[in-house]
Amino acid sequence: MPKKTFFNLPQEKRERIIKSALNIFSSKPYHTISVNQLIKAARIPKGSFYQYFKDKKDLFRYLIQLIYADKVKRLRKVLNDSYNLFDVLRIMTREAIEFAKENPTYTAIANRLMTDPELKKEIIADFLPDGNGFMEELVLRSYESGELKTELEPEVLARIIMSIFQVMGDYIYEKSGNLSAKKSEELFIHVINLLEHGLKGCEEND
Amino acid sequence: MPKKTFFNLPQEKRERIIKSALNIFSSKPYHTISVNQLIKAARIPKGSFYQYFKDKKDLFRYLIQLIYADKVKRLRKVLNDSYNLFDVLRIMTREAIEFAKENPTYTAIANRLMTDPELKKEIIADFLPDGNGFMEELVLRSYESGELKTELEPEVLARIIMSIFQVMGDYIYEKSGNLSAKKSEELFIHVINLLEHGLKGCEEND
DNA sequence: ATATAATGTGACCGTTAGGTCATATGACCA
DNA sequence: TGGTCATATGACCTAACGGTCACATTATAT
Repeated sequence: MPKKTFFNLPQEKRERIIKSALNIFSSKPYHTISVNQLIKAARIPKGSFYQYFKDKKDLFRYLIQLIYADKVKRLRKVLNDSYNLFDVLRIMTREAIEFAKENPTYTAIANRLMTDPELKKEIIADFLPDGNGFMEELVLRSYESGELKTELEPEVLARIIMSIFQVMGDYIYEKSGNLSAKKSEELFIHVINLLEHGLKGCEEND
Repeated sequence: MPKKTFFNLPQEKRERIIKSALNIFSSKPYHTISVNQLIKAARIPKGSFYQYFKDKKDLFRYLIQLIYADKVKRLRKVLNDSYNLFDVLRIMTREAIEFAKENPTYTAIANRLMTDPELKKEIIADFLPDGNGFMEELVLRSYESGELKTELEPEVLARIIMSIFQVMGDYIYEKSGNLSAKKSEELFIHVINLLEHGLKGCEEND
């Protein structure tokens, strides 16, 4: 967590620091970013940086919290316990695409976090915004409701679903520009159908 | 590619360099490893390192080639064109688990490569050992044979399959010790069944 | 034995990093 | 007005980095 001197800063300065840090962290891998770059972009002296933050990770973790607070708030609004697993996935998809469109910088940073195993361990370990925990719970509920016919353990299935969503996100991100939100959502829907019914469809029983 | 002075080295020295580099690259993330660490571990002077390799990446790429040459050779032995997609996945699974058991260091390095997007781009871009290309071709053939009932584009499906295998690999790697090869293979088989028939199974048509 | 080319080597270079700290500045209170 | 305290600042520290290069050593050819 940033120190109280940071929160006492005049809004303009605080926002400048946050904004420039968001820009940088979204533009290249975490480990290639130095404190020197951050302070130069924020136009603050190095001494000040260390008055506000313990180190680079302290600042980064703060940004991640900002981002996930936003994401989770958004999801809470549209989700409730009555949905089944596949409905939830469909809703999450729609929200995620919308969120990515509205907050490309946030999305880029979240993406960098999720695709960097070491970083993920360090950052998510503490406050678990949506580590696999969330998905695991969802899957567990689905198992209990009896809608799933697989023998896979919930933890594994949760991981698989998370990684599929990750890969789909990457794909859409790469193609962005060429891919409309509508087309993106269609893509996800097909994937969710695949999860429901498999690649072979249901008429074949071998 | 390493320089010819490297290949002219007495076998003992060359193997010492390779072995120590394999150890280090398997033990921590690529970007945290410095040339200084590599030369210290290999017990060679810094000047020599630069006689043998252009830089760290040169050495790393060479190791990756060694690793994938092994992997591909192994796969070629058991695969032929008559198998369908799911059979191939099952065979690949068995081979991958065997390979991981026999070559844990190789596996750890390959894993680090595959989970580091920037590195992957840099290293795989050149010689494409098993970037998604291999899987994409496999999937394409499967589409043409008519065994798949999904509307997903082949590229997307290939990526999904790759990422699922990646995640399963991670999982097994984490649990290794607690998980026998037999149990691991079972896990994969369930996942492949999931791909074939979906999570809901086939009696339900909604 | 001597000349020539290939290889080995570690001191050395410039650069950058993360982090500190003595001092300067400015706000608030007596 | 003078004193106290939080904050601002950039020069400075040590450590490590990637990379080079003049020189030492060894192998090869004559």
